[in-house]
Amino acid sequence: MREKLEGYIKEALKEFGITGVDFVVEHPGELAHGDWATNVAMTAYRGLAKATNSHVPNAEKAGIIWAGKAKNPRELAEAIVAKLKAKNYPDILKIEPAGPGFINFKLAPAVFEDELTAAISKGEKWGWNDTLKGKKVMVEYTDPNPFKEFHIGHLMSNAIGESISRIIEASGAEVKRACYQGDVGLHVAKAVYDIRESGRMVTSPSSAGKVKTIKFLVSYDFEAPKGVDFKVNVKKNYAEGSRKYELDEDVKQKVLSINKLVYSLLENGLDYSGEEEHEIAWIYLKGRKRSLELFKKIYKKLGTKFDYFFFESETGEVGKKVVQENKGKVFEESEDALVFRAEKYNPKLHTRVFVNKEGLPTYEAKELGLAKIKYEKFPYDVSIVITGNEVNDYFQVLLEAMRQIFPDLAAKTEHYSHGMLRLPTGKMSSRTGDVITAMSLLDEAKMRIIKNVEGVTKEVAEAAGVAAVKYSILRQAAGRDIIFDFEQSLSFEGDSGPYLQYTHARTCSVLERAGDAAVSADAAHGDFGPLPRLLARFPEIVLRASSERESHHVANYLIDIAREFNSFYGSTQILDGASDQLYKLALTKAVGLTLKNGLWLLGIAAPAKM
RNA sequence: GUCCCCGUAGUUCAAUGGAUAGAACAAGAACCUUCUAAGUUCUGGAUCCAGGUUCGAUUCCUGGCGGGGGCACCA
Repeated sequence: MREKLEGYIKEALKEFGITGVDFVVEHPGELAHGDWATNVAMTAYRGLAKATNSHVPNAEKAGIIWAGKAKNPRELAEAIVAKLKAKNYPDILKIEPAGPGFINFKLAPAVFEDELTAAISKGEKWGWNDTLKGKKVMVEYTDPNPFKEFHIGHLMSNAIGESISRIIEASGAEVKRACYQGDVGLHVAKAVYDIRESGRMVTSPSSAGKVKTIKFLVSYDFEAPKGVDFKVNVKKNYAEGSRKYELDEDVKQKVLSINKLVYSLLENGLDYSGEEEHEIAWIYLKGRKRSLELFKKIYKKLGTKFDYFFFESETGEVGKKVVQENKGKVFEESEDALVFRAEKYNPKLHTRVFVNKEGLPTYEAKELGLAKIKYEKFPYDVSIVITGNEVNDYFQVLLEAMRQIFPDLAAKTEHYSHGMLRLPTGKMSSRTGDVITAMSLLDEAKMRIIKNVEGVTKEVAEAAGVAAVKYSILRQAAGRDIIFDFEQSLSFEGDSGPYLQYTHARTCSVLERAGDAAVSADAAHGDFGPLPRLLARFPEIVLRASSERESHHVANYLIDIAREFNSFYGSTQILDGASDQLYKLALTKAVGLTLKNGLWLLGIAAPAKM
């Protein structure tokens, strides 16, 4: 439609002898102004004004016929409107000049009847496009670390990543979801240290357990140390280990040696010689497994299914090798570490260590390894990485290094960061144990709904709770910090996830009562306000969200449409047996579909009953 | 010190350089013997400061002020 209007306008300009004017055709800010608007009169006027004020000898002759006539953009707009009106375009109902010189177009009802018909017949594909057809896209998100809490920051990454994945799928791409988990590193060592110190339990030698773990690490049962086991408490171990690490120099040394030991155990296939090593290996495997099982539960609750899990224990090795191979070329030795001097390539960047003086790969080297492993598993056209914005600057350095080593991969990598999740009281920190876990938040959301909504089932409360939390994350542009206010984020009224779900359930309820009654997009019987016009915009919204990788466009649009429908619902009886009932049912059905598909794009369930 | 991000109603968020800057929450007043009141309707309230570019700036540029993050072996 936009192209069509642009064509009409160009044609009109041509009749005035004007070409080469830049203008846009867009949706006006308010629906009341019309369906489309253009600023052509304002931009053309500027061109004319410049032409007459400068040294064009004869503007009249140059074909700029208004040079002496039009006093302002508004008059120019009126002249263009007159030309357009004379054409009697069948798909345009009304054209009028407005404001300082806009031209507003109101489209004919038939256009929206067609859209309505299309929406209903497309069903689950309503709103989808194929701009990314044939593209392979990998999206990495959530990235929790074993031995640490899965907190609301991970929840944010998950909500955003899942939604981006779906939005890109809706553009026709083949999407693989990836989760990258830090199962080695200092945080692990700190937790393992604390488990060994505080979680020791004496057991009878015969009751020694076994851990069967992720097969790439060990493909065999791993025997517990005889006569002893260790209690794992993910909530406490890391925080405790961290606290002692900072206070006590001996603990610090101990943790560092555990860190090294874990790396070397992994490198040598969990081969150990002494009792201490055995214990550490055991604690490591047990704790890792415990964390991963918990994560799995959370993913299920949230509706994410990952295609790939990557671990730092594998990327570290690959990354370290990559760095060493490029030593002297891209990386240089400095104070026993291998560093990348990014400022040589871009003065805004800084030097970062890729392999530390212990010979262990840092985050940056691991990330290089990860890119390589990802591409080997799934040769992507685009690799999207979603992280918190505290790593923004590292990521820039990393991308610069990647450009030197894997230029093709670097070109395919897009990094999006979400803001930090801040509590009204300040920053959350898992080092001090001051965190809100994803589980506790989701449970709290569910409880509030059960307490406040009469007769709600557990399943619905669960779905609405997840919706409330996810929506509160997706409603705003990613990248900015989110001030996490409990009341606001768990709200189930107004601008909220459950509000959308409720509206969807409402449409289902009406349609169910109508039975198998046919629907009809024939609007001959009246005007139902902005609803049909708003509905027609859904595909554009999805497209924009997809190209900008921004879910909040969808979220905001859904609120608009839900509000509009609820308003319609409140003022109009749908099932009244009148002649326009079929059309009202068509609207209801299309709204229901739009909400359902839109909620899917946000990764939020749409129950038929609430 | 330096680099990056951000500053919009009391609060949490919107607004491809455009029209009267939109919502929601919170406050007040209505509406369930009609399809789900997790709803609807009505009422007040905002662009950090100073310049600049532009027909037009919340948006772009410069300089302040304020907040957050990064700046070598944590992620």
